Amino acid sequence: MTYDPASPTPSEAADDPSTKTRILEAAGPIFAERGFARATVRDICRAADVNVASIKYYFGDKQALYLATVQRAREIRAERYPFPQGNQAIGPEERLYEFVAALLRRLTALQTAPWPVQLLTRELMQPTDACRQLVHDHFQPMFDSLLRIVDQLSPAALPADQRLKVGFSIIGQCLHYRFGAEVVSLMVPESMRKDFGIEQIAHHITRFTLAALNGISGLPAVPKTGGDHAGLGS
Amino acid sequence: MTYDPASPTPSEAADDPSTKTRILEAAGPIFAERGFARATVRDICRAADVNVASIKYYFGDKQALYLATVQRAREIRAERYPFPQGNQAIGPEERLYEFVAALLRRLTALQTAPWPVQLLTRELMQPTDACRQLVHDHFQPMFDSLLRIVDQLSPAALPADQRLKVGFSIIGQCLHYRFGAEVVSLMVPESMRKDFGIEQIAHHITRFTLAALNGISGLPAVPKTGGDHAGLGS
DNA sequence: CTGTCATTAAAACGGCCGTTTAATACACTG
DNA sequence: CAGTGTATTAAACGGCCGTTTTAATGACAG
Repeated sequence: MTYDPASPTPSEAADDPSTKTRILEAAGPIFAERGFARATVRDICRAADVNVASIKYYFGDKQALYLATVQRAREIRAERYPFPQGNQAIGPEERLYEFVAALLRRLTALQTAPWPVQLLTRELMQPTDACRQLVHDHFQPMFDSLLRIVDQLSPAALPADQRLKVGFSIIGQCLHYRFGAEVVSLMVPESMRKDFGIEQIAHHITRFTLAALNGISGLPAVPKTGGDHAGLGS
Repeated sequence: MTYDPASPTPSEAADDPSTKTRILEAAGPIFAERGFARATVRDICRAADVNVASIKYYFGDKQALYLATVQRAREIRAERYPFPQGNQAIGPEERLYEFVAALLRRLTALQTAPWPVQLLTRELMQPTDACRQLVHDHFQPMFDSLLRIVDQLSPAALPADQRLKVGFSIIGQCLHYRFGAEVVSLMVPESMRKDFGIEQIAHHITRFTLAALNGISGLPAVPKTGGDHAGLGS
């Protein structure tokens, strides 16, 4: 209502912990851990050691603070991992393995990961409002680099749609170990837990994918039949 | 505090819409759509056309009502799909295709699906408290039937851990089209949308998996190399 | 000093939440 | 009829939320 102090920011990212940057740094982990709805401004302000009114003063409201936090997470990630171009000196098989292992590492380390990863991943799964484009900009380059690896691994050039589907098949295998983690841990018996380290899983996914890529072009079509007797639930 | 009316249930699942069953039926879709935290007892009671105090009277509190709702979802699913044993008359390739297609159908239809599927799937991804065992009991038979299909498709018997990993690879590919749906739709260009129907996706996953199973036993190990230059975010 | 003006602080506002109370309506029994 | 236990209701309770008001603080220019 009065003068709008949401944008002035005398020292944007100064080296001294100004109130605004303290709020931003405290909001990151809290939003990342609990999501937008379950994170409270009181908790954020307590962590930042500022008054609750400061959020209105500097950002307007909780939603605007969240957008600023996501934006800051994006910047931090961008400068830390400028370009995941992939090592051109090694073969595509090893590049695929490295890609899979790196993705698995980041996915399984999310609980203890630095908050920007966590926050961006949360946005990735449940995009909120205008953040969708932001998330998309981050996921696309990573997916493109994966598709380039797939191109080099395919005996023959794949149709465009199949190329995408192969990429999704790889990503899907990796994601399942993160988002189906609860179920996976229930289904892997204790004695077999040692075989499900990140390296072993990455090894399996790589082999599985390489074998699929080698054989995918020469297989007969699978006939369609009706039926609905399998799926989720009993 | 007074006499405990949480369990008496004069007419448990009677044909007349008693208050308790009305609450249970109203709670199902609301919990399924919004989850436990964001669903409110006031909304449930408004939908059931009962007083808010009825929840305390019949179930004790919101948490107990939720447990009863999940339990009821389980019962409904169990009697509708008694045993997804799989058609033994057709070959394992077709059974795999049917399994994949059925799973995809249920996953992608979740938004408009009957509420029990939705609620159980929500529990599957984010198990709450004591429901874990419940979910596990539902997911396990479905996963076992998948593994039996895998057994019949494998040229040679797989090591136990690899057998599980293959199962997870298949499930993971399917799940990605549900839980990465936002990202998938952003990456598939408009002109290619027609190639991403459920049947086509199921066709791809089936072919991909069959090719992988055929080639997985004879491939050399993939060397491990360090490196972290690929993964989520840019 | 005096008067701005950006900043911080304490306290309250209004709203929604799950839960509880206290009173009522309604059967059915003796 | 009174008595008893069940079922239902309106209203309130206490708590946490995001937000807002109001006032105090402190730096700095004139």
